[in-house]
Amino acid sequence: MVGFRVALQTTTTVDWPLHHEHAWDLPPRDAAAVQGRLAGQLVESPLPTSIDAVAGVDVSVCSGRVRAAIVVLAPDGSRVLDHAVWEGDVCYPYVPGLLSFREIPAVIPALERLSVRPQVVLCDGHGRAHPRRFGLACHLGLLLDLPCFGVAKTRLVGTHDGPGRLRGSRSPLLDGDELLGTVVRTRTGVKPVFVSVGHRVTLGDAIDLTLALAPRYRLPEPTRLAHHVSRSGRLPGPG
DNA sequence: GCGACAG
DNA sequence: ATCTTGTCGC
Repeated sequence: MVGFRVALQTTTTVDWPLHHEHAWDLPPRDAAAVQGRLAGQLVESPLPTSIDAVAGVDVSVCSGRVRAAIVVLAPDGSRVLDHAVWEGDVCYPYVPGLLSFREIPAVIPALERLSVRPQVVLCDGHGRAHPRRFGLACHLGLLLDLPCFGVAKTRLVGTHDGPGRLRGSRSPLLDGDELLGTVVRTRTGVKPVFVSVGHRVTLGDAIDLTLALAPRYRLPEPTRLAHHVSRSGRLPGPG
């Protein structure tokens, strides 16, 4: 009887120690100052060689309510390993450049409902491709001290040429000489996505993983599924 | 003053 | 993001 219990997955939730603390209800001026201070702590390094779970994060808003969704997949995107949702009141307005202050307070409680711990997190938004080089993916990655990067659907800052029409084509996202990220075509003939580093990952690894996780759709599976869950409340498909 | 502006 | 109908193409 004991041996049977031990063989099962006994973990019901994942513990998420936060690696820094600061107020979230800050006026825009102060929030921007926090971003500028934390940006100096970001680390750019290769992804771990052993990855068995990747997570996608997304947040949707409806009638003053915010719903955060996390979907955890196998590293090749083949299987859904876990998912979680958290809903609450909207407590911060949308301000370009301050998206993390609106979304992270909802993402954290959703993450705490997971029973599988991901080694990498994909965000629906930018990382370093941000006015102060501290987008949502940077903030979440640093807070969790976990590899994290952004895959955004539209540009926030920077300039770029149009990448080739074929899937896999890419073009640098620049601010003068500074490389902010890469515009990546995940589907032939379809509008590209904007990949940028968040924390503890290299741009090359982020691009490779993005393409590996987006074999069929424009958005990588983790983010695409998280988006579906945040809007509908459940995973797509039969069931 | 005017245009831009992740989700 | 959200508000909304039909439509073109694989």
